[in-house]
Amino acid sequence: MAGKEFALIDEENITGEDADNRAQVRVWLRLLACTSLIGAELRRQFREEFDFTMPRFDVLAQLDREPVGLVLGELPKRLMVTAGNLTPIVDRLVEDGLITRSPSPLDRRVQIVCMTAEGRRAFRRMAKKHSLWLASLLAEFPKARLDGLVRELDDLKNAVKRATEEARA
Amino acid sequence: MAGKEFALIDEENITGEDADNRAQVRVWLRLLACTSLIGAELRRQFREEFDFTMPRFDVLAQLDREPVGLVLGELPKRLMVTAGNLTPIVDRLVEDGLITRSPSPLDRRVQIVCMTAEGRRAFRRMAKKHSLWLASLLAEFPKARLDGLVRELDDLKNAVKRATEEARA
DNA sequence: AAGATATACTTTATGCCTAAACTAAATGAG
DNA sequence: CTCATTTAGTTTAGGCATAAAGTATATCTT
Repeated sequence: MAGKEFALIDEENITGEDADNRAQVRVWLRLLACTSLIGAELRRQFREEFDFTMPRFDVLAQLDREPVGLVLGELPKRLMVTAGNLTPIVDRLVEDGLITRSPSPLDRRVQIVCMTAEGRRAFRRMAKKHSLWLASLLAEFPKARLDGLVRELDDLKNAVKRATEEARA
Repeated sequence: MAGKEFALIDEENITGEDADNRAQVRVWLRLLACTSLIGAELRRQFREEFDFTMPRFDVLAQLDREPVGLVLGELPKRLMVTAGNLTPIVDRLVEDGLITRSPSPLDRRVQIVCMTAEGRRAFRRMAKKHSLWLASLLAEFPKARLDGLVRELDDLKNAVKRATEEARA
């Protein structure tokens, strides 16, 4: 994805890798293909309809329904990006009047970010479209299999999480 | 994902979107989470072990097993990125001696890219590790369900492709 | 109280990615 | 043949992403 920074390996090339791990490589390539396709379409829609980007939308999504705002440091964790990356994104959302950033009175290192009324309006308008776009993109996939796929992906996610945590320990 | 440029919306926020499309949004969020997790780990490994990036690896993967090389214009299509993006990546791979880029004698607009012997060696070394890393990341996911997941993702990919092609028509 | 360590965040350097504008070469129509 | 169009690729401007280094504030240790 921006950034994407992901691309696809041709199926043929699997033979160039360890034959025993074909299934795992295939899962990865399919994940990448699906995410790229859907992500490209969502990004295009966001840009054309709202002149907005997905990372900015993601920040608003975190702030929506946090009536008192959020400690800035929560955002990198929830969005799985580095803190340095968020600085300019938050800067621009503040400039655009969609969120506020104020220092905590308790700890001058800490900043609290909070959506403005305008930000909330903008987010809700975009979120509605966001789910419609997704519904339309996935319309040809059988609805009956959606929940099953969610479960499989949940299990996959947890398996990967466990594997990475083990590796670090 | 290039970068990626993808982040995650909290589950809670689905209520802020159209309730009818929850399942589709959930699939998207899970796809994003899985791709981000795996991608981050692969990127880290590529950097630490080989001082290499995934986009560079992906280009080599396309060129591996194309003994006579590839028309440059094929790469953007296969890797699902824009042509402009590839120019500097190909430039650097040429500089590093991993691939060559030569003009076609038939059409002076066309360039042919081809892996060097050194590039082939480098790719095979990295590809082996790449599949091992993936196998280890997915090790805790039941092997018996891998093929089923591949099929689901294939169907999903094709469904999304059809939806986007229809939308353009 | 003073110095070491930890935390919150920003800055810098580098690379990926896109869209849109641009260059050069080939093709097609009259 | 000439001009318009198409095609292959590069360039530009701008945003996203990372890792690593830096700044400021808080906390902990003694």
